[in-house]
Amino acid sequence: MVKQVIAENRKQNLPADAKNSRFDSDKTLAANVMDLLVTAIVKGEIPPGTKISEPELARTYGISRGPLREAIRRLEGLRLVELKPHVGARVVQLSVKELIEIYRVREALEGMASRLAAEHMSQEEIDDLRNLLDRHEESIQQEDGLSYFQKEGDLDFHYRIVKGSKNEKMLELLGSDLYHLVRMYRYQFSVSSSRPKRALKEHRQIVDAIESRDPELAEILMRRHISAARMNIEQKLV
Amino acid sequence: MVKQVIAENRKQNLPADAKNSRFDSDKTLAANVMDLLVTAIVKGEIPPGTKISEPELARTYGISRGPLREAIRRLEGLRLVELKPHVGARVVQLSVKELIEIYRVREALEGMASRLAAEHMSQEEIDDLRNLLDRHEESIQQEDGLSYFQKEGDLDFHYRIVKGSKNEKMLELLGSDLYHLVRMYRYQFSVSSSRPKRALKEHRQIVDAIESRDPELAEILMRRHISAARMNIEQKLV
DNA sequence: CCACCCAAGATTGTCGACAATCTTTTCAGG
DNA sequence: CCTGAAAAGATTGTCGACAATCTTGGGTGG
Repeated sequence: MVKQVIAENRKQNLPADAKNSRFDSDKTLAANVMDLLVTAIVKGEIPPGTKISEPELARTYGISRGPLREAIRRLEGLRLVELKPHVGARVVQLSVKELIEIYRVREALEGMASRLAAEHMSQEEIDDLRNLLDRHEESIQQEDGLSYFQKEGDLDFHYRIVKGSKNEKMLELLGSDLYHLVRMYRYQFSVSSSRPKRALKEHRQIVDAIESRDPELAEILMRRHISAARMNIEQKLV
Repeated sequence: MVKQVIAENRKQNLPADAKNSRFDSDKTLAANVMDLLVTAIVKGEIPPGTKISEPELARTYGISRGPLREAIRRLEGLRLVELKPHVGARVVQLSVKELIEIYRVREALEGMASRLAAEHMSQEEIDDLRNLLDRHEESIQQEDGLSYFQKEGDLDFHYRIVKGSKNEKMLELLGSDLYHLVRMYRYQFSVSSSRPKRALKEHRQIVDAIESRDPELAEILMRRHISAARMNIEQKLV
């Protein structure tokens, strides 16, 4: 039985003009608004540091403050907003320091994920992963695809590795706590080229290690890969 | 400026008989109830798998359903309850598989934390840590202290290492997502002796590595330490 | 002119009631 | 007796109103 309880976000193209747009029924209002808010925050439509006004948002989305407050409490769990009692919610402001901290966490977690993936990933998943990388290569050669690869495609790769680890807890932590923030950061600073060709090459090496069922190497390569990305950021932004 | 935004839980001794007990004012009702629920769930007073009835809990704590629902939404963020739309909340049921997954995550994260602690922990923190271990040794020699060491003292040690890493993100992830579950598990299965003397010795080795400012060794030792604990669990419970 | 205090306005926190959905019970038919 | 559907009951989801707290603006005194 396929029971994937991971909160994916398939979103329609109705980001800001949500005045009259109706919600997905059979989902709760709070859940709908939460999804809208997540993408709005991640894409920067609600800029970092913004105060979240309950009455205003309630009007905007055409709902009452009850479900909205529940949505905000969940956003707090995702670390997308910070909540102060009797004051209100504020969209988190990513500092470079925090971003670097996140990359340390990713280095540790995804290194382990890569190790586990080398043990547990199915051959089919590995083949799919190779296909994904081929598509990334195409994207990179076209100029316009570069932005996609930077913003979302790269995380696709990492997400699949984590999924391949077959460790649900890891998927929860990375998927719901960290990747949102990483995406948010990329939209903010539009951290263009972290040398896409180089990254792609490293991705291929990682897949090779996984296919060779070499957990040790897979972990080392992933850690180097993320560590390089971190140092790239440190160099550029500090 | 000391700005610790981590949710600690200092709780009074009024766990179950909360009928008339008044809450800490200057904190929001939802926050108070959330704290009560966290400890109640972690300590097993609300057993795993229990359906959380909003009307019942609202009566129990003498509040309305609004703040209660917000508290429950936060508990979901802590992975202490699972929420199904239109059905309700249920206290999570820890499987051995999940517990082992958590230990994999801890191995990765705390390994990194230990590495960073070797770089950033102050000498004063290291001294305090040694004092803590001395007290643990006393606890172990007395028979009755053993349970404390098992249940909370061990996590004290790990918590301090993570704090010593000076990585807030790591502290958030481990402190608010994972440690609650680990504690919950320990109360449930009362996983008595994982060889406390052995564990203490390993703790001392880790502190030695940190004091020697040897990040590489600190990480390896911590990973071994947690890995050994995981294997101990696998051996006993599978 | 500045600092401080106080009132007015706005926002967050809490409540009780109603609507929508799920669960349980009842009962008819096979 | 078992199966299935429909009604009754209970629970979750949503709303609008009121209370408590914070913020803003104005005024007073130094």
